[in-house]
Amino acid sequence: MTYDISENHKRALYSALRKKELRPTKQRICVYNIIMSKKDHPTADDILNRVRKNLPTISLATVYNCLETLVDCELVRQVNFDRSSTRFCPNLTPHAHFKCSETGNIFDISLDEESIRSLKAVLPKGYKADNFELSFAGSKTISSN
Amino acid sequence: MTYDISENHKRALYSALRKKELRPTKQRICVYNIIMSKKDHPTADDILNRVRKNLPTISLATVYNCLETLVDCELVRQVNFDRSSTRFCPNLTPHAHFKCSETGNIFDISLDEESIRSLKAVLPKGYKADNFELSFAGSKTISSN
DNA sequence: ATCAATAATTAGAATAATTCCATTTTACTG
DNA sequence: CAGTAAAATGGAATTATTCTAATTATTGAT
Repeated sequence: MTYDISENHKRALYSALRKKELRPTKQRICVYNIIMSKKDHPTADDILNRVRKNLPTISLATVYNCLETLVDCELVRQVNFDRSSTRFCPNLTPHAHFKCSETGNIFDISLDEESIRSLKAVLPKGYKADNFELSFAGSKTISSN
Repeated sequence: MTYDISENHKRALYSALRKKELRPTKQRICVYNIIMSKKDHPTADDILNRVRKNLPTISLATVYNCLETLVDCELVRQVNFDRSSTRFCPNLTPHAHFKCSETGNIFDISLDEESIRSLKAVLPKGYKADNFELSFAGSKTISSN
């Protein structure tokens, strides 16, 4: 059973854009594909460099524009660590992040239903959260990934 | 039973500075007092404005320097929301933050031992966290504080 | 108290990430 | 394929923060 995973991505992209009456330009398609094709946490600048392999003349402003669009469409997520440059994340499932202080690498930490429930349970009555961010910093003893 | 809370702060400041062989300058003392005297989450610029009531000639660079020192000494904490300017927090107990999308106000959410334990439990084997940040964004229906 | 040594403050320049702006190019509709 | 609205582009502008070099303050020893 082999299927083209990027066909699914393409469908998701087109339908999300159509919903907001936005156009599937080659820049948006390319930025989206680049993010989906590697499960890491690139900055806008990383993305610019990767995208330029296919679209050598794309500008940084356009990369920022595309990223904003993709985030608005909930096709990719934004991650911020302190005030270092924003990173973008293809993982749409609820998860936390772990930043290794030694290498700077960022890892996704998956969260099960139970964890998410206990997370949201810390909010007192009267607080309605639309979203949350949980991030850890520290060192990783086992180096996988 | 009345006591001078700022006497305690002063002691904490002096002893923390001495531990690192740093000098208790009037700028550091003033920045620290300003942060401790109001339980909110000011930016460096907010702090500059407040401190200038007492030290009219203090510079923004000095405010940044003082804040860095205070954070290093673990006398105040830094909070970041997305990429807006860093905020500083007098609350040293482990807690989460909630940002109201409507007003921009930031609220401390206290965490009991049990919550902290379940938070740290999301980390798989091999991850050692030195610290974590948990923040929520949403709306606050009951307006206290 | 005075002095030297060292640390801290200062103003302004420099930097980094991101956004804005005015113009050109592209995509959709008829 | 022509007209219109949206998007891309390059460069300037902005924001938060850090750096730099010169001045000033604090400390410890006389």
